[in-house]
Amino acid sequence: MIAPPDRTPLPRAFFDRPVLEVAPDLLGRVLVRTTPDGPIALRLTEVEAYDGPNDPGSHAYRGPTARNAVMFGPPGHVYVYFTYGMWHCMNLVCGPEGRASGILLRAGEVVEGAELARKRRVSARNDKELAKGPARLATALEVDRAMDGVDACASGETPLKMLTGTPVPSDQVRSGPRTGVAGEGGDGDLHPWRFWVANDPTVSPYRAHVPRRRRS
DNA sequence: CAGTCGATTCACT
DNA sequence: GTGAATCGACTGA
Repeated sequence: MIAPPDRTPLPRAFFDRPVLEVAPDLLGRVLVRTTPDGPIALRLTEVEAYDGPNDPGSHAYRGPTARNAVMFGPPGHVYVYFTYGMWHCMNLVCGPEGRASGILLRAGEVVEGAELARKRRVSARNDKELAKGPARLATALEVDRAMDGVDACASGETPLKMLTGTPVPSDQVRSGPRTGVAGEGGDGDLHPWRFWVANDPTVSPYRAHVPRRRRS
């Protein structure tokens, strides 16, 4: 008999720590997206850390802009960006405030509201693929730029909330280079920024960064 | 102000 | 395994 996931909201202090400390601790936690049609809950299985202005791979590397402003704000808020002309990806901002670090939510297991997620993820061949990949995850949860800046630690009825869930024991946590990030995985790469749950079928496959060929 | 390319996914071969 | 889709943020002139 396995204990049910803890529905207690994560306090803001959880996110007000160094991003490399928060990221592995996020695995097994539950993100609840409350839509007009009902809730969708996701157990996080794969995340990636981005450490603000000190991290060339981060959107915050070159300082604040209109797009990344939320990253420079208080921890526990959601940063959503639009990419490749058609997808959204979501992050959780980590502290301390002003550090502009964040954690990209790359994959998870839908544990509630799968029927709602399937409506958005028509091309998913099975439920393991509903949130297998950062853009798929955002699509499954109906997250777009309208959700940018939402506080995932606020009390009351909110569109996004982080719950305690069931943290993954550290011996089940794996780490490695980030996926699809320029300059990642090379010689000078010292940090394992990406964390996932060992042997979890919802974790997305690793892909090295590929510079896109110029259009003719 | 034009050029470049992205923290990706999907359809095909 | 390869290439297309698609648009807006950012860069540098």
